[in-house]
Amino acid sequence: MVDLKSSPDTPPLREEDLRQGIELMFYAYRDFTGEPDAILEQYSLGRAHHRVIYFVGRNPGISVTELLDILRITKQSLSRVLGKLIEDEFINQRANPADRRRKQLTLSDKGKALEHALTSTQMDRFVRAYREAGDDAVEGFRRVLTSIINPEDRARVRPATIRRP
Amino acid sequence: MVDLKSSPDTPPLREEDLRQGIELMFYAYRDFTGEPDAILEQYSLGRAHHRVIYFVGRNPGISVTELLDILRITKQSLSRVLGKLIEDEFINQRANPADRRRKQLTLSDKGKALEHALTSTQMDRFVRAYREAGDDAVEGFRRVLTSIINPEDRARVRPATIRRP
DNA sequence: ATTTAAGGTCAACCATATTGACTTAATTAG
DNA sequence: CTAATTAAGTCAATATGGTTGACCTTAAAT
Repeated sequence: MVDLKSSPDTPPLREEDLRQGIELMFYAYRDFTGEPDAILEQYSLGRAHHRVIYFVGRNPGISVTELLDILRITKQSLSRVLGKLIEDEFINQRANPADRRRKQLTLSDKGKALEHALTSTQMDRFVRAYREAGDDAVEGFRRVLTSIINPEDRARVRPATIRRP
Repeated sequence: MVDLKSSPDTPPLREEDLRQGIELMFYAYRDFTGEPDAILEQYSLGRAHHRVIYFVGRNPGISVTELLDILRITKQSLSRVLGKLIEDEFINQRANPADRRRKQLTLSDKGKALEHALTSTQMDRFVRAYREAGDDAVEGFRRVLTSIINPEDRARVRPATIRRP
């Protein structure tokens, strides 16, 4: 259970504060994905394709298994999405020379261009938000959101530069 | 375009920082919805039902149109989800006496219990995260995430108590 | 009395996910 | 060398949650 009680000295964690967190997550995630979704529609792609394009762009040469581990979906589900991206030549695959069972996935130039178009809208949103909120707020945002992530997955998020060492 | 340049005095907004924001959103949202999803499965409900239960609980007496405006889905899509929740008696409806076309949606006791079970897991996650990150971080988290939301929707998120007046 | 608004419903469709069973090819362990 | 394991792919069936479009009823507003 959550502590809903007040106390005069320590500011309590009230239900209202916690619900605000929940609602911020809902609305922010909805708007955060809205612009990319609109772009994707023009290519007959969906949000699932965006996630694949993003993480392949972020981790060039990633294998299918590693991608599955990030996305937490089934192989069959990834297969349809990845298959279309390869067919449409957004993504290239080549065998890993060290282990030819593994396929190394990379973005083609076309894929890089789409990745940039999609990610730009989200980066622009963060640029505006970080400017509005200020540097200290950015550090707080990172700390809270990192703690929201399950501990075993926190290391997946690359640490940002310490802004004021 | 995003400013990727460095400068010696003002810490620049680097691409890496912005991508970290994007990835924090992805992983945090995924884990944030994971526990409720597991509970919902026991009731043969999905995430869509959770959203309806949450916002009806948060806004007792809300109308269908208002709910559609929050969720940004079609009436037909809401209808299936809401219909099941009414049939399973998680949600009650009664006509608004002032305008009998409008239905006022409220949670039944059963609905309140499920809402609590679902929301508790998310509130617990925020309690832990807020404790780990500290009060100042919480304020920063709120500021950044509020700025991520489209301006016209920011007022939907109830303002939290100022913690240190 | 007509128009508008809130709500509901039917049908078809699509995207994204699931489980389960099975195959192929390549590497690793015995 | 053989057997087991791993990476990847495939086929099939199913579920969820979304979409568009057409149409209807009831109640309120003009």
